[in-house]
Amino acid sequence: MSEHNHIPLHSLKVSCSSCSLRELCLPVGLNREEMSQLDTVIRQSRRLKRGEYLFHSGESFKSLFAVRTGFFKTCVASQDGREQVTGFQMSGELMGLDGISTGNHSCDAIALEDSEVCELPFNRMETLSRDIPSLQHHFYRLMSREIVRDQNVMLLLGNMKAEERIAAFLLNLSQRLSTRGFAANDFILRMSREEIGSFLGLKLETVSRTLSKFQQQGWIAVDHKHIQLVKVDDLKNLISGCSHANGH
Amino acid sequence: MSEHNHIPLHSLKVSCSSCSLRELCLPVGLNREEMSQLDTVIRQSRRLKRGEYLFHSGESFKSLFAVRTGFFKTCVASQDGREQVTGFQMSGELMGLDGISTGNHSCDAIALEDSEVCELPFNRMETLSRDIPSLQHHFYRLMSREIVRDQNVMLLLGNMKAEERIAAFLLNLSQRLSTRGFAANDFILRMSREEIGSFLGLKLETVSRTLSKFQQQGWIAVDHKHIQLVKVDDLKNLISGCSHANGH
DNA sequence: CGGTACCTTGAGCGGCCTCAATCAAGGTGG
DNA sequence: CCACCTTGATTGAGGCCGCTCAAGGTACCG
Repeated sequence: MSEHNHIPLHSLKVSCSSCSLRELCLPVGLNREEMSQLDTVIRQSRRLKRGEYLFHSGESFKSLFAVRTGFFKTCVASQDGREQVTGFQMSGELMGLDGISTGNHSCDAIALEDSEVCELPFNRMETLSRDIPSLQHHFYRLMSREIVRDQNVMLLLGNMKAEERIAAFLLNLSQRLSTRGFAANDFILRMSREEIGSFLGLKLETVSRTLSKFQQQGWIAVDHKHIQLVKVDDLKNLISGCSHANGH
Repeated sequence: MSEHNHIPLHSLKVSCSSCSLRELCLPVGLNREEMSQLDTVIRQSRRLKRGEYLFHSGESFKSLFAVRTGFFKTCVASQDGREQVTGFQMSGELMGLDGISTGNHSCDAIALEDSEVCELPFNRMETLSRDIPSLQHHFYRLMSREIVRDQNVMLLLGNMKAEERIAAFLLNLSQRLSTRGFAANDFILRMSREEIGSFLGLKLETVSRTLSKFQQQGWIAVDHKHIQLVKVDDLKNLISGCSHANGH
């Protein structure tokens, strides 16, 4: 019966202290006792199927969510229906920070593959962070990091050309995957061309064309969602230097 | 001598409890005693001349700053020198939240007119927020609001056409000015066309042309930096509805 | 008065979008 | 097993929006 719920709850109690993501996630800098206090607050983890919503925009905000396994996108919509993907989240990354502001989520969070998240009831986190200064500090840092990340996306959307955006996107993914122990130059895209385009402010055809172009130049290998980075330095040159500066 | 310092310090001690901005700024929801605790933490206010930097990107982060009077822009730069204005701040708005993340400011903050700010030493704010739950909560909300704001800018930069961006920009300014008691439909731009363009992901010529276009249509009146909104509904239609929906 | 910063307007070009056709992969039912 | 549909990706052709380059114009200021 519990296996057939629409929103199945994982029966195993999760534990930060034993989680392989603790270096990437919330518990950074906590000692053992503080960690076990944190454990008492974390709710059971929740499993989601591909395509399932973790939360909807407008929904009442109760909890933050940390990705344990899987892959998510978050997106905002304007009044007239236009949609913008605001980010892609992988293991150890937090979702829902936008909801604190008004008490309602301001974006949708959708699983791009079968995933598992930890639920962090916010008011309990808030109380706990008063007793654990390093947790409070880490929380402030997390939110600040999100602001910095958003500012960099603004820079990308405001200044960069299509090729530069795609290069920056691939390199960003590569970097995040490698800090999680995955291959930096050989990975599977979890999102569609349209979702990449929505995130980067491009149409899906432009994304497709640009990937093809990179492949023709021998910089990457594309096989549907399977991407291999062949000449990372050339990709980096595209975004950090002017085009006339040739690699090394 | 103090008047001729490069970074002059205003000699008057500021006080949140007597500040006309207290409904817009940090003290929201504090009782009298909490407010006086906050007062002890706020440093002397600092005056800046037009064009002066409040902080530079890369500088060590010590304090947040709240605008008392005047007008600021914040901007980030990419490695190859491209610059993106990430926001304009007016009275009661906070700057520096991005610095918490790494301990260094990640953007520049520059006064667009002679201005005055309150300095909020962050580690003292952090300590104080442990004793005043409503202050802690308000801090979380402020940071979250910044995240939501950035997401909306991302939506603008990723989805909107030039006319829509300009309309959204004017309406946003109008709204913020009116909550501060200024006229909503008659104001002076504090920033140049180029700065508007940088914020909106457009070139200054496009900004200028679009403003002229709006004027020709009788939606606004433009006299250099003096802007009057004549047909607010038409501007709103431009962004929220499809163009065929005419406002009654 | 000359100098400078800023704004406006025009002409032409180019990058990305739009529209559309084709193709591959996966699911379903006969 | 194949016919059929759906979904997503690729590729082409053409058009438009915003950029680039350029030439004034205007306000401010030493």
